[in-house]
Amino acid sequence: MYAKVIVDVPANQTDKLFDYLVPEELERFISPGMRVVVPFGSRKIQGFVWEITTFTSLQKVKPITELLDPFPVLTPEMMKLAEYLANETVCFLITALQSMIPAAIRAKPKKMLTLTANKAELPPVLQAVFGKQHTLEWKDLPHEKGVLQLVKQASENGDIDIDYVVSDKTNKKIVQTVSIHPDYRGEDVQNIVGNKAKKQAAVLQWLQENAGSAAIAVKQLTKELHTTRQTVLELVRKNLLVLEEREEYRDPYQSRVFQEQERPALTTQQQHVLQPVQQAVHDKEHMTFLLRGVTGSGKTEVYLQAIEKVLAKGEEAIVLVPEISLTPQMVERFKARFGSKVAVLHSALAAGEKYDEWRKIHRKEVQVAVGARSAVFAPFEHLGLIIIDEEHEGSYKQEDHPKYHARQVAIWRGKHHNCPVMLGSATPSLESYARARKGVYKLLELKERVNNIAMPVVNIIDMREELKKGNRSVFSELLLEKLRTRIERNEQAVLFLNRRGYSTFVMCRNCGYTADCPHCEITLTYHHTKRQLKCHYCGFEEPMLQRCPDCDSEHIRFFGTGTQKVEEELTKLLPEARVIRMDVDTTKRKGSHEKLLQSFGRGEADILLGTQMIAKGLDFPKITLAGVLAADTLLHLPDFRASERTFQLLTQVSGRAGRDKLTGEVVIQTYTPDHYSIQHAKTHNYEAFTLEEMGHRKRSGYPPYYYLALLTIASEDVVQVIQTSEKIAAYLRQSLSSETKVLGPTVSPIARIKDRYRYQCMIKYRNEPNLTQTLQVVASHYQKEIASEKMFISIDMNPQMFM
DNA sequence: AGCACGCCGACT
DNA sequence: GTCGGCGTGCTC
Repeated sequence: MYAKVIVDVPANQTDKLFDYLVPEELERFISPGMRVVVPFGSRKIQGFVWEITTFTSLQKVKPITELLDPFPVLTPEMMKLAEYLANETVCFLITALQSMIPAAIRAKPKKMLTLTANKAELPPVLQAVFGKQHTLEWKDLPHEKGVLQLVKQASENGDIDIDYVVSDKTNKKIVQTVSIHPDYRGEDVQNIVGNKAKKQAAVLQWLQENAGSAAIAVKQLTKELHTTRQTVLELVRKNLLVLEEREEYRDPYQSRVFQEQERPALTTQQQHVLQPVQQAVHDKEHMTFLLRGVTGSGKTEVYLQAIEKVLAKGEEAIVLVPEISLTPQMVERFKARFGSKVAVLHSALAAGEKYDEWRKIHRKEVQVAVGARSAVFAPFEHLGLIIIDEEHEGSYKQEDHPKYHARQVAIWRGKHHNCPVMLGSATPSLESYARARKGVYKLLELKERVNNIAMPVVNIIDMREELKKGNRSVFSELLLEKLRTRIERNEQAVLFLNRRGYSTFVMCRNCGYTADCPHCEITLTYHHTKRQLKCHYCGFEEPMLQRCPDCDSEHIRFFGTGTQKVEEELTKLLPEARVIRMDVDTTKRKGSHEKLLQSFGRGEADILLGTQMIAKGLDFPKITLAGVLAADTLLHLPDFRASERTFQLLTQVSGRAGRDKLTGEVVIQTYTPDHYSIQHAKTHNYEAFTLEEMGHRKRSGYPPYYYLALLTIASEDVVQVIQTSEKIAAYLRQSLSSETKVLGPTVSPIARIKDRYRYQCMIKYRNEPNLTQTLQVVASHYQKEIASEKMFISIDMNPQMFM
């Protein structure tokens, strides 16, 4: 019997199945989807069993070293999905697999040295190296010369063993429990345990009275009855109790109490959109719904009730939300409705916690998974529904390999399970909306806010006019005045500052010199806390310049506006305002995000100032004003989705205001007030925006009219990059159909990162069934250069970012 | 990715 | 003369 194994080595040359002999004693247990340890060259590594066969075409096959799982960690569906992903996104199969399962499951091989001889016989240097230990990890050996030599010699003498250990570090928390033995009929305790064993009698009696047939943790028992483990174990030996081991989960929400939430009645329009989804759930029919519901229209309640239907059928559901809006507010709603049936997966969890949540799903102990992008891989086997909230969000696309989009995976799984997929958003992506209009997705709409609350009034402020009036602050007069009235009326405001593209850069006012990263073609960002200049791409840091390196002028300043600077200005202009600032700096610590929001919710501040992270999901009744300080910063990025992103963001931010009885107002400050994305945001007119944007996309040949693939080639050698990119472009032009456009090579928007020059080719296509295959050929053609790190080729199908 | 094998410079 | 530098090729 042989096993075909995918080894945990992400490289082009190892991206295939390796045959291993299954040792006889494992034959009964082994099956596809299990993890194994296998010898690979001179080392031992982890792998996944892909197939079991009775045939191999190879002469020599090594045996499997160890079987790591009693049950497969991969379902057959996940294995198929991994193959699909590897193929679609052009990545290694093992890379796809790794992003589908929790990191804790991945055992890293360790090279270990074990002392076999008497320590005194070892050379003194090695004695010192080992110290009191008998084992030592290879990588912990001191880097002094000669040590390696001695180790090698000792190994040859047989004084120390060198071996690879692939330990399963899935540190499950195991709890021992006891319960009354089923054969014990409650006979007189004293008769059995004897008169002397008072404690044993007490234990047995306590269990009879308090536990019945339930299992009680040994630890709890010994604490309760002031006794020791031995007493309890003695009863086990006498067959009066049964000892069992139970896994305990580290529940990150353990200490939290979730209030039972009453199920609100649906509005007529909510019922209208819910009905077809429930129907599809009932019929087990795969369909993709696009739910477009204006902010505050009660999409979440529709999700919740659709899931109720799924659970009633005994099936399971996945809910994806953007990481950023995976706030306690959101989690709370799901926990409140479905209680312990929910597993929550997000990046803030520790590896062990993540693994525990994942295992709850794997072992069918929960029926609902709520989480960010990777939760789409939740290993359910009876999926009844997948929901993607805020489906237009760019974070659903993974930026490193495998470069998949959660939507694409959700639809694949929907087809596999014959279940519906529901995409929800106030501002669906153009791609999804176009598909809905073509009838590929079914469009559902919620056009009114719950309780008929009016959409907020949007004021557009032309900041050029402000400047003409002599107002040089980041706040327009109107915004300032409106902020003042909120404070007077004891209402709240959110201020949104889009940091990206507008962060603080340093410029000399005398000669125009800008501080750039010496390794990347990008300006350095000024960090006030450390008084340092920092590169966001490679991490390069240097102290803030005091004089211009070019002209020696002292007039070197930082420009642009960060949240810190805005906060300072705000406290100057409105000293009475209580401000909470939320950005990467203030939310770095675990749980601080939550704390700040709770504090704001309790009304401990008047103004919430922040970046992207406050644009979503905030739902506080006292917010009646939303301000956008610089609406056009996103517009100027070299990205065809710039207008779409701007519109989405403005709509999203506007949605924060006036969600309860009080009417909301929005102030948008901009230097390009006439831009259509800003104008349509003002009137909350998604259709009009879409229509106009579609025209642009059609003319310039972008999605949804064309599919895109982006190839980035990078190297420290400029000549090599240019030559290679040109060769690749020529090859693509020749191998792809004539309707497909290959653009470039051109310099990447960020021309250099970490000293590597970057060029890119863009492929625009409509129908190109062999594209991924062609790209795979390109990648493997340059595998040598890529392996030796001389060159770097990245392939991104349907890119979301172009940097 | 590692690791062995193999071929050239600076050291006891 | 050898130790060790990293280029090359393989791993069932």
